[in-house]
Amino acid sequence: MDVKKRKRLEAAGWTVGDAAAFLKLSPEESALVEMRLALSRTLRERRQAAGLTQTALAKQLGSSQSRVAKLEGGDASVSLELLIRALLSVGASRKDVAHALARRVA
Amino acid sequence: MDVKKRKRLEAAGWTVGDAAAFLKLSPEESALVEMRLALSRTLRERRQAAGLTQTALAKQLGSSQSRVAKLEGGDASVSLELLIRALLSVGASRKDVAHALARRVA
DNA sequence: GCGACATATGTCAAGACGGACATATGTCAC
DNA sequence: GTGACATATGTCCGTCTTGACATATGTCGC
Repeated sequence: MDVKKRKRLEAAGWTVGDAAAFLKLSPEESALVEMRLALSRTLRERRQAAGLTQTALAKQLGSSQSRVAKLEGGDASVSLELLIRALLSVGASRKDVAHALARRVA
Repeated sequence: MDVKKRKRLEAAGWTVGDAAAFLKLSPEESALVEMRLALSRTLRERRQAAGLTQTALAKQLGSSQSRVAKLEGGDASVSLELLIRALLSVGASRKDVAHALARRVA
């Protein structure tokens, strides 16, 4: 978005910014949200690259299709822990997980 | 340990190897354990470098001294999630966390 | 010895997270 | 349209994680 348009919107009473700014998240909270997002995107990509359905991955993981959908969808009810387990179960190494974690998402 | 000694021990009925091998952990389980260990060590180092006591860090984190001790001690009752939150609260960035996660621990 | 402080360990009630299931939506080929 | 398949969303209930607290151990200086 260019500066001019933003100014116009702000003048009209809109707030412009990303989700973190909008929700007034602390830096730590933002980092957590970004990590979740980065991991869930990586998970979806790796799963698809492996030619697996959510159901198939769920089975490997010992979980259910619905939970995998939530993992990939960034649902608030899933922990970093499960995201990481899922990545490992699609063949990611510790290093791969680290990379995914730091991956740019904005 | 040199090979000769290992052979001797194994001949005597001992099993030689690291914790993962001993407990027969799957690669994914090992990776998780290593991540926990790597993060907890990094947490302790960063906390001490920051000149914080466990009690002080607990306060920042909104937790308790005993839980911080467990975090740093690699207690099985703590999640990766909390470990990461703790690291963020001692000033680590997303990238720092990623580094810590991949850090060698063996 | 004895306080003062930092850290470790154990327990527990309350809340968060998990798998399972039902159901909804979407997209194909036929 | 309909059947088959992949994914999304919502709820339930048992289990795991949590903060709080008590208590133990360790280490200083005095």
